[in-house]
Amino acid sequence: MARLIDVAARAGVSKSTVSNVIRGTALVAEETRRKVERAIAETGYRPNAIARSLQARSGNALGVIVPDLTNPFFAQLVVGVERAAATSGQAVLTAHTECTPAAELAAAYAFLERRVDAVVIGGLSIGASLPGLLMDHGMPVVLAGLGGIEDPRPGVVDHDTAAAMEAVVRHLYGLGHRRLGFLAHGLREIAGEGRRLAFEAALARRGLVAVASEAAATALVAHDDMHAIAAIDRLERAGRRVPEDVSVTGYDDVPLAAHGRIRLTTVRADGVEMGRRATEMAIAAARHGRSAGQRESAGESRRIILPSPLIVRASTAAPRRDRGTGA
Amino acid sequence: MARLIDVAARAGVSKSTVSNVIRGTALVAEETRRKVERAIAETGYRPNAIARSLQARSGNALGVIVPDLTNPFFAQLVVGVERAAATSGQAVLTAHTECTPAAELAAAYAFLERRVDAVVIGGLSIGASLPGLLMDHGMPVVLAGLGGIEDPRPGVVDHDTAAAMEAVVRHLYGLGHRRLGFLAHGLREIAGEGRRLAFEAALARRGLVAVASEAAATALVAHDDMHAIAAIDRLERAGRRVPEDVSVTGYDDVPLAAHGRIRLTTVRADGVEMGRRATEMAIAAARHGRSAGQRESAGESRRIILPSPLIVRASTAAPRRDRGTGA
DNA sequence: ATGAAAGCGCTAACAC
DNA sequence: GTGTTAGCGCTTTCAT
Repeated sequence: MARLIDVAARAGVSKSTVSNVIRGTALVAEETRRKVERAIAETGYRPNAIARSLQARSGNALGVIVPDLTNPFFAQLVVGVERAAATSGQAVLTAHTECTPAAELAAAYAFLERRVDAVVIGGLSIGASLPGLLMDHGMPVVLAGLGGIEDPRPGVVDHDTAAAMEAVVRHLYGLGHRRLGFLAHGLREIAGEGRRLAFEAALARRGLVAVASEAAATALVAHDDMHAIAAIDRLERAGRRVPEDVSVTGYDDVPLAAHGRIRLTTVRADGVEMGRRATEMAIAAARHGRSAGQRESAGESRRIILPSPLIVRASTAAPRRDRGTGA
Repeated sequence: MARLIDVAARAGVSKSTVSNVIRGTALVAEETRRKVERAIAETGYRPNAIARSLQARSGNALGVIVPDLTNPFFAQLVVGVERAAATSGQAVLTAHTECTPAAELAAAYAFLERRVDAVVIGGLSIGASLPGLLMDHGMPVVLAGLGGIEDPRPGVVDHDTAAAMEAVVRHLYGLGHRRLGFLAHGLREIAGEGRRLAFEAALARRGLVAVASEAAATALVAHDDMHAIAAIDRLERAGRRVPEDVSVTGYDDVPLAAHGRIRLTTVRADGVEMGRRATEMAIAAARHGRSAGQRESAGESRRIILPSPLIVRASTAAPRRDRGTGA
């Protein structure tokens, strides 16, 4: 592919002049500009972003980490990230890790080596070292929807998980459920863990404790919509009707949750918005060359809490009298 | 972040020596190696992939273009691409274009400028100039699941769309349907267009023509599963039962299609496999520095046709006698 | 076995 | 207005 110097030679000018017309900085005589533009068109020249990045000491890209692209919530998150990134000309490198520490490590090193400007983390294995590793190298990090993390350095965009789970439990409790179970994420993901804790706290406030066996529960609170939807299928294949025999709730409000054949009661989470906000925060942090969590004097906030309303649909109902109301 | 030269200084050796231990090429004395490794650990040094790329004249990355990441089929395609890319240490740049020519162009230029080694295209607007643009710049391109394209240069991984649609129509026709309609993609996407053509050809073979109005049809063939699933919802909200009043078919066999409450009759497409095969082809093409479509003397094939079996579930049934059997 | 030096394609000072 | 030059952080001959 043609280089700057090839264009310069063809136009009969120097590299700097070509560079100047390309970037629109500095004044260039009208005639010279025209010659250069013709040379560019004739050679099909495209600036080499790698050389630019080397010089700029910035990869001009963002990294995103998600556990599973196939889950619509994470797909939406990535869409939000891409839109926001495109706005500032950043490319986005995606890594989906399936919450395996090995993949997380590999992603961290890849991002570090490619000198991305910041990384947005949408999901992590429980106890992951990734954010610390990244931040120790001076990489700005923002956590999107992960629930509480002890480290104060990363930026955070999240829900009030405690409030959301309280609303779910209140709804179910109000319906008469007393035997509630939690559907854990197969991926052992950190957000799911936070939701489980919040769920159990809400239960404890009512003197209840989570039932361990799916069979014994009259209501199942799933970590996210995809698991809730899968649970409905599993339960119904086993002969238990939802919501007549068991109530099921989700989390995320993926588009499908509203489908007439699913009608899932769930907590709404706007993945696209979350991705967008997280990305804006990440870009701002990169621009100021420091951890996303550190507050800017101008007053940008380091933690954004998005609303997470409970959406009641038809996957929850009062328990059957013969089993649901007992202690 | 520490540079090669910092590590060298700290270890008291030259840049070349550090470079040699990092890449494992060339012999290095045991003691020297140890000193260097300590210096690397102490500085937290990570090689700058940008500088490497500049020198290697390769971005060491692949581009993927999808119309909509939120559609599980494309998400799976990307997953397949990422897995295959990770295997050879390539990063992947994702662009989802929503089939808008502007976004497609932007993605093409971004990929060109970042010097990706090849691009995998999972979806395109009808009449898009993107593949040509890329290939004119010498960029290897492979088309995944797009249906027929005239240009012989790109590599292709696809189904036999004609056979798949013939199977769908045969199934519906066998059930007694005579008034079949096609559910077009809102995105005006090229693959959907190919499926529509194949559908109409299968109809024509039976002396039938597609019915234009959704209301008049006894069977609706959707461009993909997500549209089929949305159609089921729409139809049922309008008071028409599926499959009792209308049959609906999809394409892709996304995980949800098998759900007990959906049970969609559809054509199976393995997105992950498609992404994997396309990526292997793209990488091979990049390695040989030419269009993915050009056959390698060793006999790598330039077109891979994956199986696309019809999966019959419960969204299709015989039409009601009072409307379905008329001509 | 190790080091010196050139160069990848660009940008940014600065000189003219 | 335009050209020259010195890097950006690596890899890669080629000496030693």
